[in-house]
Amino acid sequence: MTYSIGDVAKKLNLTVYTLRYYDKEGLMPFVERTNGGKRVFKESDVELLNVIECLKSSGMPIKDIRNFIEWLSEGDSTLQQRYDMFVERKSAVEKQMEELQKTMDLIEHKCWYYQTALDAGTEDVHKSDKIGSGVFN
Amino acid sequence: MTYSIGDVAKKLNLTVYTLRYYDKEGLMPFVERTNGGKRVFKESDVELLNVIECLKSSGMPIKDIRNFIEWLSEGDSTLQQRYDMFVERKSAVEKQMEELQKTMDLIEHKCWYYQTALDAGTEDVHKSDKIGSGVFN
DNA sequence: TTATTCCCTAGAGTTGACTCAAGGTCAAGT
DNA sequence: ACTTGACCTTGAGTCAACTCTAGGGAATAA
Repeated sequence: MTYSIGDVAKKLNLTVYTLRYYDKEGLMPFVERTNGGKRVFKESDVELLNVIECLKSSGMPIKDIRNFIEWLSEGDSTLQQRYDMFVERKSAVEKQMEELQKTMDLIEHKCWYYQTALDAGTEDVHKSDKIGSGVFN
Repeated sequence: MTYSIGDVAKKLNLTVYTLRYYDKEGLMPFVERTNGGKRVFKESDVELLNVIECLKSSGMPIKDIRNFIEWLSEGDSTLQQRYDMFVERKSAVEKQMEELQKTMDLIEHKCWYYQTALDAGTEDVHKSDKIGSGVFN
């Protein structure tokens, strides 16, 4: 089973523009073409695009993702680099998770803050907090 | 206690350029000035900048953050909007957490994949996986 | 056979969020 | 007095990651 660029765009929720851009940036050296020059995506190409999306979500810029793609072409001699890269990505994502949890903590506090203000009809119910410990702001 | 723009930049790990940019974009209407025109940040300004950073981390664009800042100036009449905004942010962050967990799952799988490949000295140990269920790829 | 709907390339334009350069003010130290 | 360093404004520049336009090709449905 193969896919057109439009099929893949739908599957991965990207635009065809984005996919062509990725190709231009060297992220899709394994995608073959028809006689007429149309891209033909194999299952393995879609899987690799999934990994690319994963690396992007981990905060990796496209330039760095291209290095990884190049390592793939170089075979077993780059196994160590690729391993190291994923280990490094893992700790980057762990850090992001911590940050996101802090963000969540503050947002949940604000939900409570505005819920109680709405109940009271005015934000003034929190006025005294500003003199207090600061914990409840 | 008050702070100069440089103090605040250090405190929040931003550049003074960024802070001036935020000001230009309308995120800092409450910051006062000296006779000479220098910005003077109060504790409450720093706290608001913390909330701004939190909203940014939640994926909110600066334009939308400005709306929130405007609501602050409008007092109790915008309590509902502000509450709704934080509730919406909360679900946005929940979604991000889920996405990040999926990213982590794939990255951890890749760590395992490359660890075993390194142990074997070749990626070929995973060759059969491609014919299998796909679970171990 | 003609219209529609994909697909293609090269290259220009857009967006968001900074980031900096130029030219100037002001207060503190020497 | 003068130099240093931190501050100011306006406006231009940068960067990543798209996003689109123009101009064209091929296949397929009416």
